Amino acid sequence: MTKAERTKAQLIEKAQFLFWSRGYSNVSLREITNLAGVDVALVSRYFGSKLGLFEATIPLLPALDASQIADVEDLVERVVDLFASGERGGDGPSPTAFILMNANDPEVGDLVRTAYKARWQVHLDALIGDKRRAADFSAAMLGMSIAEKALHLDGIADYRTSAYKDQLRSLLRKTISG
Amino acid sequence: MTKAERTKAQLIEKAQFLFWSRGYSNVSLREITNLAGVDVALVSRYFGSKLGLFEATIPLLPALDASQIADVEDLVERVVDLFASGERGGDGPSPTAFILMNANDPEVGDLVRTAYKARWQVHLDALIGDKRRAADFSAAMLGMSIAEKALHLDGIADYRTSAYKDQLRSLLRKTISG
DNA sequence: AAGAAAAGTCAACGCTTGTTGACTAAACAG
DNA sequence: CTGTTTAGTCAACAAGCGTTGACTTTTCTT
Repeated sequence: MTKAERTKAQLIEKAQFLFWSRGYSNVSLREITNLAGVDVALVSRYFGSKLGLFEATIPLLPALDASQIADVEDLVERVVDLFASGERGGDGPSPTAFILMNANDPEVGDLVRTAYKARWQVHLDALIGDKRRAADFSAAMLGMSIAEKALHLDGIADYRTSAYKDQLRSLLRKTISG
Repeated sequence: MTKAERTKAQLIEKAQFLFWSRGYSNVSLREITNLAGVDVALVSRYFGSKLGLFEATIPLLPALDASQIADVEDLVERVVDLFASGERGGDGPSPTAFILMNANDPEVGDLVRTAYKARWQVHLDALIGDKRRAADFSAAMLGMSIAEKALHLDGIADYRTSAYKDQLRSLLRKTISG
């Protein structure tokens, strides 16, 4: 890995962290580059623009690996694990928080939606076998993530406790079974 | 109603529409005042600041009138009606979309959360009788609203069709009954 | 009609933003 | 060692932002 590649990687890493947790337009290039310890001008050089830097963070968005998921029960478990691992606190990669934080920015909205559909929704559609139920499943995921991240509700428990995992499982299953 | 009051009302109306549909930081004062047909300086005069204008839109946020709701079945119906009436398209007042669009802006996040808790969550807690289930209920509302508004999923149907109302009812009930 | 109060206008401010181009420093090749 | 490519620095830019204060116009009161 050359020096420039390492700098790019640093930039992407910090950009991902900030963009995904606070949103595209609420984060300035200077904040990212200061955190990464590099000069602002390098964004232009390596990524062309702020939007280019954002696009470079999209491949880090976790995808649903459909080949490893046999049925809807596996699917539910995979999502529960995702929530338990990194969802809380905003530090881990999270598809739902990513959507929430960036969908409002007109410049990036389409990028975000396209990425989510390709990485999640098409697989959900296939696994669940019904577009409407698959959409409900996404909605439930989104809602659970957002209720905590944006709303800070008292009742939202820690996703890592087994009691809450059960509740999450139950709710997700219900979106599928109708 | 004096002339100034009418101007204020115009300002609040346009500010509500833009803030609630695109978010606080994605809307400039000049865009609001142009739409309202008044001068930018009047925001300072009448509301002190941009944040003051935003605060003035909060009372328009619909509240859950607990006195008119006897049980959870009424609650579900009230929410379904809210979705059916104005949720789609972003034109109607919608507490959930309001949260989504503004929660990311640090300046307004607390304002939004406080307003939602006072106008919705406390009543949900009381009606449902369990903070965790009440939080799930909010999460489901939020998710449904956002899946359409932010994600533009194909499977999300029109909330005004009776088939989808049934689906919405069913999902909301399940967050309550566990 | 005259003066006062209210309402609205205008130009400018200080600041931050993304972006650019000319320049310097480092790494590498011959 | 020399020259060239690569990597990084620096200052400045044009544009947009929220905000301000001095000014003009309108409206109401006496």
